[in-house]
Amino acid sequence: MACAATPDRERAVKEVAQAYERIKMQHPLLLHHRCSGEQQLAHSLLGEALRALNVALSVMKQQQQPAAALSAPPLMSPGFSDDSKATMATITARGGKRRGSSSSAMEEAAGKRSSPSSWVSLTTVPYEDGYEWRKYGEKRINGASHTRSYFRCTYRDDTGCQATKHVQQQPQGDGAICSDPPVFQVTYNNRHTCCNSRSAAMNDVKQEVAEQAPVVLPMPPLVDAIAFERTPLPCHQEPVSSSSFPTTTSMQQLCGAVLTTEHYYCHGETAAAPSSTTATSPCISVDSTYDDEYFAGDMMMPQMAAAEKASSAAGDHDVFYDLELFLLCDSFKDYKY
DNA sequence: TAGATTTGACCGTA
DNA sequence: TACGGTCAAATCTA
Repeated sequence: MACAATPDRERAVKEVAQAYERIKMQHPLLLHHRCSGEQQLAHSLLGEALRALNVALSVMKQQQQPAAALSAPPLMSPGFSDDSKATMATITARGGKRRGSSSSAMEEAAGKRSSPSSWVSLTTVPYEDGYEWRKYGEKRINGASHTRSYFRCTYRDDTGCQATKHVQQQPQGDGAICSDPPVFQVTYNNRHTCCNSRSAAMNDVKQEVAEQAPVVLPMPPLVDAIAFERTPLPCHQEPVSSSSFPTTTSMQQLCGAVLTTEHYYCHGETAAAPSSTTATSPCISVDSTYDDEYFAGDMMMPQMAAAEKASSAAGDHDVFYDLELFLLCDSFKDYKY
């Protein structure tokens, strides 16, 4: 994929890369020490990372991406196996739904912006995305070895939320190891308008990122280097798939863990609404988040603070580690290296 | 008993 | 007409 290098894009990439490098250099400190000074340093570093990501993603968002980029095959780090590449890939998709016409018509009638109404994600944790879903159907799909499950927002009847998703387990490749977690393709349709998830804000952010065109970041080895340095990892409150990570872990496993860990954050405590949105509801307004600050530090930090509070109440849950993982993994996994 | 899940039937689209 | 998506009655479960 040829990516036109505009000054804004270069600046964005540089911002992300610098913060990323600094976190990487300091992460042993973040992981293994807990004195107050170091916590302050961790706060500072993470705050800087958030600010950089805010700038970078805001710039990326503002840039109109050529449609061709969306259909281009993902470019991955040579450090990943084919399976890992496939597992890590989160791709966006536009249209292509038979019944999409009705939902598209509803979106247009509602005056929504021209963002895609469906997008696809590959994950090992298809049921842990922070939203509450009700299963309404299951179908055997031609050519698929597993059935496809259909979900809609639990609050559809209450709020009219039109969000749906279907989950399709991917066939295991020939080289798959028995212990490899199954990979699911999750196809989301329509944005949540219910605001009933306490992690709706974070998911909106992830959703926005997923809807961005692929961006080429300049440091292919970093992500998998960090992923593999991180073993063994500290225990987590949330039953991700086990209480500790496997000795040899993949980026996708980390990403899956982060998703679930974030779930713990947001449900452990109600995060305050960012100042840029309504102050009376924990719901982050989709439109204000989208129109104002794209990935705002002041949106993340209240959740971080809430998570820290939850952590001290629940035990030695490592907030910094989890947030750092979120930054390094979840915020980057949607990009093409 | 209410809410969630299952499952066969139905419907719209290509 | 085949296929995928949704409906809704039956069933399950906490």
